[in-house]
Amino acid sequence: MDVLEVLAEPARRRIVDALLTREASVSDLVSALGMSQPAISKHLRVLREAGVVTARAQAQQRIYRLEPGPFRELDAWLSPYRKLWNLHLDALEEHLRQGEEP
Amino acid sequence: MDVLEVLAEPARRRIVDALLTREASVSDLVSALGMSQPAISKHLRVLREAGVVTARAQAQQRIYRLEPGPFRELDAWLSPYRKLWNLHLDALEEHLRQGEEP
DNA sequence: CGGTTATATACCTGTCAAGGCATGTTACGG
DNA sequence: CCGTAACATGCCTTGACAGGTATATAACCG
Repeated sequence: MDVLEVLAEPARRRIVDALLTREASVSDLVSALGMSQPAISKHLRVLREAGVVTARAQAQQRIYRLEPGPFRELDAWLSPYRKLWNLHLDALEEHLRQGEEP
Repeated sequence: MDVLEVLAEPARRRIVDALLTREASVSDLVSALGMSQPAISKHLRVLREAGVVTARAQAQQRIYRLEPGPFRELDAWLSPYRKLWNLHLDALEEHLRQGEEP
């Protein structure tokens, strides 16, 4: 899953977090995150190519917004692992104690 | 969130995926993933320090098992973003109901 | 004990990506 | 047009990290 690698980067998670409440221009994010503008733009490019964000032009500004798709993908990837915290508490320990898995 | 960075690595995701169905020893994973044993051990170390897996000793073997905690964390981190695909559907619905095209 | 199996660690190397600076690009404003 | 504002891109350096080989450690077997 590519989304995981994209969101692994801390700066990118801060951007995504900032975009959660409202969409923002590049300079908004620059002043919000205290990073250089090229750095922000590069991260936005990565996020854009992964489909995490989309941009629309408004005057000379580019307004970036979150897209739900990749987060749904991540949710879907996580899905099989949810059985872990159902299984874990009661069943697994007894299961191991009886040892019935060849 | 540290878990994201740990699970961003493809080889580590393959390990985690292999451990989803059943626990496994190091050599099991070596033959399953076709990587060198030291490489597997290093990934397991990273996963262990992140709390994604735990190991128990059985003879000379170390049996590795998934732990639910980090996956719950990931699920919790993802939670605020779930509103995205609710908002998306709401906006779409209203947009369809108004049926406007400039 | 000595040898063997199973895993961990040390060390080295190549790769890749993040971040800074400088510069290109594009759309407005006068 | 020309200058400027808002972003994007190119180039460069540096640091982290993955993977391999060689070696240490630990438990088991004879």
